[in-house]
Amino acid sequence: MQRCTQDIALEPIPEDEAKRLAEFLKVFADADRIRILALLKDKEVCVGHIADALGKSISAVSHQLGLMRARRLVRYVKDGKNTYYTLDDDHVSMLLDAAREHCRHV
Amino acid sequence: MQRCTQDIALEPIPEDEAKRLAEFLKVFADADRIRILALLKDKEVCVGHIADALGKSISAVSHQLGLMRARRLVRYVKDGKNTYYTLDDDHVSMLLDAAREHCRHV
DNA sequence: TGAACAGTTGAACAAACGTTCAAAGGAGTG
DNA sequence: CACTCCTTTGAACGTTTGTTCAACTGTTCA
Repeated sequence: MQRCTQDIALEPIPEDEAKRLAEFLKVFADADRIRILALLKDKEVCVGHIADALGKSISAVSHQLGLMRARRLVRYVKDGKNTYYTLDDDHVSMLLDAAREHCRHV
Repeated sequence: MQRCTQDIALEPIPEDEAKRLAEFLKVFADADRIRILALLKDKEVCVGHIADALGKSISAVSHQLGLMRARRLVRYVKDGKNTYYTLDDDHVSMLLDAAREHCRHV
C-alpha cells in the first residue's frame, strides 16, 4: 500500500463518468426500490401486486417504477388492464446479489 | 419467465434487510463519494490531497469521509498533522468496478 | 509560547427526494 | 354508453442530503 505524497499525481474518475455512475447507483439507494427490483427477478409482476407485497400505495410504487423505467432498469408489458413489470437487465440483479452478499458478511 | 397472478405468493426481501442494504448502497449514490472511493483504491491519501484532486473544499471532503467512516467503508491512519484514508474493505472496490463495468456497457 | 498547518464538527440553508392526494387515461364489461 | 378496474401523472409537502461557513482540536516547528 503506497502512501500518497505531493508528487504523486492522483487521477480521479472523470466527473461525468462519476455522475453517470452515481445516477445509476442512486436507484439502489432506497429500500423500497431494492425490494421492488428483487421482486421482479425472473418474474413479471403487475403494479398492484407489487404494492400489496410491499405494503405500499399503488401510487408510490408507480412513481418508483416510473423512475426506474426512465433509467432502463425495468421494462413493462401491457396486457389488458394490467401492466407487468420485470427487470430490463441481468446486471441489475447481479449487482443486487453482490451487495446482499456484502451486507451478509458485515 | 413466469407471470405473477393472484395466487402466487410474492416473497419480498424483509424490510429491515432492504433498509440495511439501502443504507450501504446510499454511499455510492453520490458522484463525489464515488470519486473519493475510487481514489482510495490501493492507496493511502490524506484529506487535503483528495480535496485538491477533486476540486472540492476540505470541509466537504471531510464530511463525506466522516459519513463513510461511520459506515466502515474507509479507514484512516494518523501521521503527524495528516490523516491518511484508505478503503476498509475489498468488497467496496469490487462493487464499484462492477458498476463501472455495467455503465460502460449501456 | 505562538503561529501555521491539517482536519473535524455543528449550524444553517438550498436542492433533491419520496409520499400522499386528487385528477385523469385507457381497457374491459354490462 | 356508463361504470369499474388498473395504472399514471402532477402538485404539494415534509424529510433527507450536501455544501458552506465559522469555530474548534490537535500537531509541528520556530
